[in-house]
Amino acid sequence: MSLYTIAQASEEVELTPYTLRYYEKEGLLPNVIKDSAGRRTYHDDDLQRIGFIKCLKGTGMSLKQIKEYGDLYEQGKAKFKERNAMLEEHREKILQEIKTQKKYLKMVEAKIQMKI
Amino acid sequence: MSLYTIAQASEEVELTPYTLRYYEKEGLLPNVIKDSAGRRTYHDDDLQRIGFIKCLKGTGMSLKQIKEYGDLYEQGKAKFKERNAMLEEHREKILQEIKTQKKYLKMVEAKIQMKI
DNA sequence: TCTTGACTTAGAGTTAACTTTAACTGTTAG
DNA sequence: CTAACAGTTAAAGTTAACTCTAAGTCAAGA
Repeated sequence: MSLYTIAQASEEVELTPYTLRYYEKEGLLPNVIKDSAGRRTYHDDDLQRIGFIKCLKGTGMSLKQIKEYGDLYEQGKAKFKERNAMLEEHREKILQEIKTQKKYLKMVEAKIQMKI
Repeated sequence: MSLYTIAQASEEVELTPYTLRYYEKEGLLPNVIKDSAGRRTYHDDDLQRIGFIKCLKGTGMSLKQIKEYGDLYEQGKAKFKERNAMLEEHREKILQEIKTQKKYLKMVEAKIQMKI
């Protein structure tokens, strides 16, 4: 399949229809096409884009920054450098965050072992 | 040193005085002692507690849940089992989160490599 | 003594990210 | 034909976690 109603897309990407409309309103999903009755029809590339949005968001990027990234993406090759710089910076953030999580994991494990 | 004003404690734990007062109001810091002039004096064990709050919060536990944990902690040995069960469950959550972060890291790295 | 500065409180305001409501429209099954 | 249903919009409401304001207190230095 390659066309989805908002309900189907919602199921597929595990976000509510409310959230999908909200993301669109915020400019994170600029290319959602509507059918003759004005209903959104999500395509595979929309779902992929949403998947990447979830990735960025899940690693702590704000919707505002994700929009900035998406806006650069819209501008194609011209903004490739800027866009990739954002991703590389974000990559560092994720690496740092994984380190922090591991440190916190050790703290929790130590507390569990304390047995008091 | 083992006594801190709110400004010093704030510096030490990297949270604003506002946040420290807020945490206290929410019941996360039940034992903060005040001096004769009514000013908070933070002790080393307060700072340690704040450090663990930061750990739990930094790994995605809500302040509400952190308070629940703290309340069990206040009740000492009697609630040890319950308290440790919370931590073990949280430990699983952290492990899962680290996995997810690693997956997302790979996605970002793949996007960087795409060069388009 | 006066003023400065760091604290106090209760309560209001902010921000991000949804989430819901109300009123409406178009499609489909009976 | 009509009722139910799945969608639409703009705008209001919610939640968590702060963050700030206003009005006041207290101690220390000039």
